[in-house]
Amino acid sequence: MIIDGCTVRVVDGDRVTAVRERMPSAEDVADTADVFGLLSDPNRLRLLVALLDGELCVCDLAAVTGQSESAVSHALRLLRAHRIVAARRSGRMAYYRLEDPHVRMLLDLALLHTGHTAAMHPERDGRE
Amino acid sequence: MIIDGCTVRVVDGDRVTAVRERMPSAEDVADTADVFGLLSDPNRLRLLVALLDGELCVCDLAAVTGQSESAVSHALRLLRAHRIVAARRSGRMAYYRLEDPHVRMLLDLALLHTGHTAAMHPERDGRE
DNA sequence: TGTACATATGAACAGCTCTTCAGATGAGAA
DNA sequence: TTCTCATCTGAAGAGCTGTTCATATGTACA
Repeated sequence: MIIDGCTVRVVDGDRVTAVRERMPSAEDVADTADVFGLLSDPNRLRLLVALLDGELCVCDLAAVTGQSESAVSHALRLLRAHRIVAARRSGRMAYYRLEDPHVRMLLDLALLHTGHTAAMHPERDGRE
Repeated sequence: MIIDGCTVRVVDGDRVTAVRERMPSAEDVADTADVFGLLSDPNRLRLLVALLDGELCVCDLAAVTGQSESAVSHALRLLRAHRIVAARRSGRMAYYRLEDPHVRMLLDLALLHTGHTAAMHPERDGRE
């Protein structure tokens, strides 16, 4: 089978062709992976979970999540750059809120299953 | 406000206390972050998307996702260790399938929104 | 048995990520 | 203006991650 000009070993050529056609574009895959990546850091994840109930200022986010205010600020900057979070300024305070409904859904779904799934317990090493 | 024995600056103490009580355990947060981390690599993500329709062998997965067979094998090992994926052996072939229904839901939800969300377009730099 | 083949693995290296520290910015108070 | 405070930022270093290359394992077939 020839893919991108290279000969490739394949078992079920029809399946491969069908799955390749259904595969999202490289850009969509990369964007989706980016979003998952933003949710893959425990400290960022805690920030977002804290914001599920409504806005909080930077220092309260630091208190809730047990991070330094600098670390929180860096994390929020990243989340803000991806429009997952938005800031409201009031004097010298900055109040952040969860801005992306799609990410909210992912968080809700993930938390719903927290601790209920075999995938959550990799300590039982998964070889067969 | 005193958290974990340290004095911490806080604005809305009641909110902070309430959110801290609702926060999942450190272990649950870490496990959830791990799952998101497994979905945060474009090549792993492509593998899982390919498996949404049913099982595929390693070489077909390599063809579908455009990776080397070695890279695919390494990725599958990781996913297998976390019980997100499972293998069926037939002779010298190994057929992998998506094993974790929770991850399947996350993938379905993420792909549903692919390209429809502001968070998916960080190129419009998100400062205010 | 020996050879070919499909997959799995280990080691090593490059690139990325997260944290910390020091200092900058900008708003309010005096 | 000057001081204080809340947040933001840049730089730098430690640690993690994903890839590649070489090799190992184990199955099938002659």
